[in-house]
Amino acid sequence: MAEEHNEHQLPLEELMKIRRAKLEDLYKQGINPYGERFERTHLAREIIDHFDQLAETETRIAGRIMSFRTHGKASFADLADQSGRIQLYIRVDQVGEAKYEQFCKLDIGDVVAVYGRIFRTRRGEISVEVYDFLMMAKSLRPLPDKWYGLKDVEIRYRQRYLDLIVNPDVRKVFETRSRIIQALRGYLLERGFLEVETPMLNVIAGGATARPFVTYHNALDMDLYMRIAPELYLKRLLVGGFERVFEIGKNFRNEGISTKHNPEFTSVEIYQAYADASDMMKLTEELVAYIAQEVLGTTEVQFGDYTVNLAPPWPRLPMLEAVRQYAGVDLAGLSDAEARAAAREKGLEIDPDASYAQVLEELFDTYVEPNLIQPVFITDYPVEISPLAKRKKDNPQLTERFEPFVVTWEIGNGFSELNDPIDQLDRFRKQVEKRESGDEEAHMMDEDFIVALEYGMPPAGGLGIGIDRLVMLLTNSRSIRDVILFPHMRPKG
RNA sequence: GAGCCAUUAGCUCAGCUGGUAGAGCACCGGACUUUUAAUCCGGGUGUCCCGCGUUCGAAUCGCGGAUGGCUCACCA
Repeated sequence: MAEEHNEHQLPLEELMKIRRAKLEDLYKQGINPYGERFERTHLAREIIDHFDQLAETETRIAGRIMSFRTHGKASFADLADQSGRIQLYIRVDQVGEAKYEQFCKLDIGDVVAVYGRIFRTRRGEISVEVYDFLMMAKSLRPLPDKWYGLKDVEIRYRQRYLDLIVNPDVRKVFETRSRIIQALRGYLLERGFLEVETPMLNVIAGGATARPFVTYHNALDMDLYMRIAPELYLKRLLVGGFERVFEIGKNFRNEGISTKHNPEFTSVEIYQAYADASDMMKLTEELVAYIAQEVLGTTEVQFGDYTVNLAPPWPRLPMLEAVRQYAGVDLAGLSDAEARAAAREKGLEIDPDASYAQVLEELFDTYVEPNLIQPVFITDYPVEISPLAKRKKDNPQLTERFEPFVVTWEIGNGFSELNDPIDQLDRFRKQVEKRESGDEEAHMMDEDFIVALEYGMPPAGGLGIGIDRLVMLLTNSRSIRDVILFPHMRPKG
């Protein structure tokens, strides 16, 4: 049975067996294949960038072997560290037969530390001639193809480390993501905003219209929700006297997965006391333009076939006006029934008891959204779908709310925060009614939040930005999975 | 949740109207002291995603399933 198994070995098993044999050899030679602390003097990039000063000097570098070109008594290899790649050169008459042979027995994927001399080859390639090297980690599995890289998206996401090793562009996206968040944080701190953290485990999942994940606390013997937004906690902080706060963090929504949706995603929410929606629009356009400038060096962004200019100011377009322009339907002053009729006339399928606001949303999604390429603020959302936003002074059916759109996506949401506890309570009650009639996404009653408002919350502007989508926009990424290191995947059956 | 498509060597991919599986890289052996997708000589290492069926015969056709991708629905 066992013998038969050996005869019909899988290629992968055979490749791994060879590497394990090399591992055993290293131990036999008294070499630890899994090394320790090593003090580097340079990264690959530094050597290449400062070759003029570094030529013929000694260096200590470390990284992963990415390829080999052996030539008998002298050989080449490429070494990759976090900064990039550099070529290694080794000669038997420099290091001796034993060391040379040990080098030639390295595998692609092995992590090594090198003592050597910086020089340029005859063909002009900046290289390090190896004087000595140490094993840092023996690699026991073969890496994906060095030329074609790794394309299987399932492996790319499930084993992101492989994707990062062999696909350099992927690394760049995540470096850019980090710089975007750094620029965002820097911009806000600079303007006196305080960075805070609020609970991810919520007794009530509030602050957004979404289905939450439910989890369970053993000691308390109760269900808890993963937060769907930090909004209601951040506004409690406004009550507490923090007048400018922001939080960067994960939200969790128990909804479908798509190229634009991951069950956990990162947002920034920003609150500024004594400001309103128009202040937050200014903040939005300036913040996004600043990030683009810092990270890309320009506010002109290429996304697919589009060139988008993020420089402020962005136009403001009321939702009703947008629907009039793009759908050719004027819903102003219509009743629910009239609105439904108008939408049906356009050929939309409309639920018989859809409200005016639902019809408006439907028309907007179908006819307006696909046209919003250049950045624009859609404003004046109906109160029915904006339960946390202040009403417009001249029209209580609408709110001082806006959503920034770019390349057809909604990248954020902001408004003048409702600070009237009585109106807020009323809005919660309406949401609870929806919930009880089966709308699992409707808001829950948050009495503690009402209590907080009853103490008095200063009027404030609030803003949320979906960071993943912002990163997609600024890295020309088509799928949210390309900007999240470990996107959600179904467990392997 | 629905529709369409995909799954073949470690990786990237061929494989015709059904005849029993191939290439490049990687890997193994050999040559080569400045190469760079090194080159040259030799070696194919496989549960063709899984199961059932049709058939003399299935990677190929049918049905069911798994996983993934895209589109739609919901949302940020």
